[in-house]
Amino acid sequence: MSVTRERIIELGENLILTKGYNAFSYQDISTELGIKNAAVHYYFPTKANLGTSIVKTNILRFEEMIDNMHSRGFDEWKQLDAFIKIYIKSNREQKLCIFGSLGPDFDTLNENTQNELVKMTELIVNWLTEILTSGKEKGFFVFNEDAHNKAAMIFSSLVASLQLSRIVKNFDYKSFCQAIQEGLKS
Amino acid sequence: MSVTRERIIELGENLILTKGYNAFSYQDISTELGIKNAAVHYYFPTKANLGTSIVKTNILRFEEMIDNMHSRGFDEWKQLDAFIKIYIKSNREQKLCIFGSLGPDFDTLNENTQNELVKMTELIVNWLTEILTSGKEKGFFVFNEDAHNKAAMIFSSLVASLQLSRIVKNFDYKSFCQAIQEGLKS
DNA sequence: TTGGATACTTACTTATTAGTAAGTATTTTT
DNA sequence: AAAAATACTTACTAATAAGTAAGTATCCAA
Repeated sequence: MSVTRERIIELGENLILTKGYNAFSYQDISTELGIKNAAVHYYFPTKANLGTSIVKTNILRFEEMIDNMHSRGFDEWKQLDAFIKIYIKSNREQKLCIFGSLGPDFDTLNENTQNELVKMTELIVNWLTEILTSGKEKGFFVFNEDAHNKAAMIFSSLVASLQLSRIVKNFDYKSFCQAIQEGLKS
Repeated sequence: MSVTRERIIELGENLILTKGYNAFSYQDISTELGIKNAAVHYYFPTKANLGTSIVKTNILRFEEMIDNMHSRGFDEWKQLDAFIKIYIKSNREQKLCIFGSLGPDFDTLNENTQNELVKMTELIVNWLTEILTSGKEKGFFVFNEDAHNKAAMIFSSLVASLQLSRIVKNFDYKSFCQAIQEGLKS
C-alpha cells in the first residue's frame, strides 16, 4: 500500500488525539506532508472516509495485539498489563486515546465512522470483560462487581484520566495505573 | 442580568455537551433563540468569552452545591450520592459533562477558558479527595488506594462512562454507578 | 511504443465560520 | 424633554473549511 496513504492515516490519528476531530483540517495534513490539499482528497475523498479508516486501523491494531498475546500465551495479568501500558505510552506522548477523542464528537461523525467506533468500543470492553471473568475464575483477580461493570470502570478510568493528566498539574499517571492494578488484588 | 445572556450560556453549554466546542457555531445559538448572529457577539464578543463564561458558570454551580450540602449537614455518603446523581441526570438527558466535553479540546481552547477548566477540574477532584478521606476516617468508606487516586478513579469513571453509555448499546448507567458506590463499602 | 494506471498539482467553488462597524428602536436616567 | 445606556439588526469582511474538475508527470505492462 501507498506510503503517503499510511502517513495520512498516522498524521490524521495524531491530530484527532491532540486537537480533536472537528479541529483538524486537510490543510494540517497536507502542509505537514509537503503535499497539496487535493492529494489528501485523492486518497480519502471525504474527511468521513479518513475518520472511518483511522478507526478501522485502530480496530486492526487492537485485534493484532490480542492475537499476539494469545499466541505468546499471556495470562490475564500480563494481558491487562499490556493494555494499560498502551495508555501509559499515550500519556507520555501527551495524547488521548481514540475513544476519548472521538467519543465526545460522536454525534457529529458520519454514520460509518460512528459504526466503526461502536465496533471498536464493544471489542475493547468485551475483551476486558472476558479477561476479568477468566482471571477471576483462575483466582488471579479479586473483585465483587459485575465483570462488565468492572471492565467499564477500568476502561473509563484509563480513558478519562488521560484527560485529567493533561489538565491537573502533578498528576502521576503511572501511580494511578498501579492503583487500578492493585485494586484487583485484594 | 439579561435573560438573553443567560439563555445563550445555557444553550451554549448544551451545544458543548452534545456536539462539542469546535462543532457548534454562533449561528446555532442565534437561530435557536430567534435572534441574529451579531446579537450573540453583543453579549459575548468572542467564542472564547462564551466558553470561559460557561466554565465559570459550572464552577459557581458546583460551589453552590457544595455550600448547600454543607449547610444541610450532608454526610460523606450523601454528598457522593448527590454528585453521582448529577451524572445520572446527564446520562438520562444524553449529555456529557463539561469536563468530558472540553477536555479533549483543551489544546484548541483560549488560555482563559483553559485556566477556568483547570480550576474547575482541580476543584472537583480536590473536593472528592476530601470527602473520600474524611469518609474513610469516619469508617464510612473502605478502600486501600491513595485517596487522590481513588478520587481520580471515581471521577474518570463517571466522565468516560457517559461516553460509553452513548456508544455501547444496553449500557446500564445506573447499575454502573451503583457498582462504583458498592465498591466503597467492603 | 503506446495505453493505462498511479500519484499527484493547479485552480477553482461553495459553504460556513468568527467577527465587526454602523445604524435603530426602546427603555432608563437625569 | 434630552441624553445616554441597553438591546439589538443590517450588512458586511476575511479566513478557512471541505470538496471537485481537469490537467500533468511518471512508471509499468501489453
